[in-house]
Amino acid sequence: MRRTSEETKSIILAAARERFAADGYERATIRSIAADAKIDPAMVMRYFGSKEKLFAAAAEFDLRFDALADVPREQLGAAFVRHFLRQWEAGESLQVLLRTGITNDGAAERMREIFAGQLAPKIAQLTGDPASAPVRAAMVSAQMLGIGLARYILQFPPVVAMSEEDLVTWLGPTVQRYLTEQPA
Amino acid sequence: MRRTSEETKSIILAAARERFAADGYERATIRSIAADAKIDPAMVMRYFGSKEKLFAAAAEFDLRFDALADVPREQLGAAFVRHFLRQWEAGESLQVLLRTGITNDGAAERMREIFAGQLAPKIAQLTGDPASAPVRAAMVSAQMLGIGLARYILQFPPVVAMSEEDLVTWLGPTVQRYLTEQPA
DNA sequence: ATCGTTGGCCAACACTTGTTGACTTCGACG
DNA sequence: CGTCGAAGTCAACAAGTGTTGGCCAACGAT
Repeated sequence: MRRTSEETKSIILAAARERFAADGYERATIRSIAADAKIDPAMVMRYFGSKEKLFAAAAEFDLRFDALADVPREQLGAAFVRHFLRQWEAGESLQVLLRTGITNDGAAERMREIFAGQLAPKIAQLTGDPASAPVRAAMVSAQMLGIGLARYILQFPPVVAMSEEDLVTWLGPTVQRYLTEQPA
Repeated sequence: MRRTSEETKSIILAAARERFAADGYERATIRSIAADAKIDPAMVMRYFGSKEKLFAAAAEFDLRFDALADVPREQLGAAFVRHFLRQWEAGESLQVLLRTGITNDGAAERMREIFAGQLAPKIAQLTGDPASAPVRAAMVSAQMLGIGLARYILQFPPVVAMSEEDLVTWLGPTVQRYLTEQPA
């Protein structure tokens, strides 16, 4: 049971992400995270300093929009929806952010950074209209967060039952419109 | 400082709603609620039995769709958006539900009841298509919860800055489509 | 073999939480 | 008046929280 500090650090981080995603910030206790990682709670403090800092490390996140490089303009909506759905399912990171962002101010701030700082520039670049990009980014965020909320957190039965393709069919045109059309 | 029990009960309930809306379930402590209501924490227990029961009482909620009686079919989207926005702003109830529904299973269940039990039947009635109503209700819920999240909880600056009319312009067509159009 | 470094564990701290029971005060009714 | 029930207060509880410091035990270098 001797490991390098980097190893245990990443074990703790994995356990933390899971707990934060499942329980939210307050209910995910250092003790429960440590128990999951089969490690003493004091280790968590040693390696991360405080619960707040552990959380900050666990909530690191990149939306990875580089994957959306050369999509034809009229298919952007569907592509965005698919991309987001996969991000939701890939790791717990988005769920961590949503579960905690609701009660933890730090997480809410992080969320704003991500969606304003990563999504808006990407939209500006893809559409060539920097002026309206922040609003478009916010609308797309709201729609995709709403779906994530309904599907992964609140688990509305009809949304849970839908396939990825169903969701793309329903949401694609909406996102397409938020991205490219000009509302009054 | 002598009151009837009904009076104090409703004072407590008001304070509880505010705290739950602002802090979520775990961070809203009985002691802080009691302090806001300027009464002893023991009173809260006397009148509501437990924190869980106090919360159940505070999360009572009715979406009041009866207000949407005679709207022409092609204006339903805009009407729904306006209605939801006003519900968000009218009382803290929706914010209580959203803030707590993310960490508290009871609140999540309540949320499912409300959106499946109140919204879906209304849509079935308005559109005359009971078969697709649950899915349509879920899509509308996801969109409106997403906007509530972005505007009132996470406070995305562009969403906060928009007026009610701006939001209706952006969201109206989306909701209209979720309500009445037939996706592949 | 010894030493210093490093990963790991234990026990305790100060504090906060929900919850309880006994006690005091008030007001109405006989 | 006195009394009885209801409204309000107080202090304490058991459990759980983040956090700390000291102590062990394993390893690598000397």
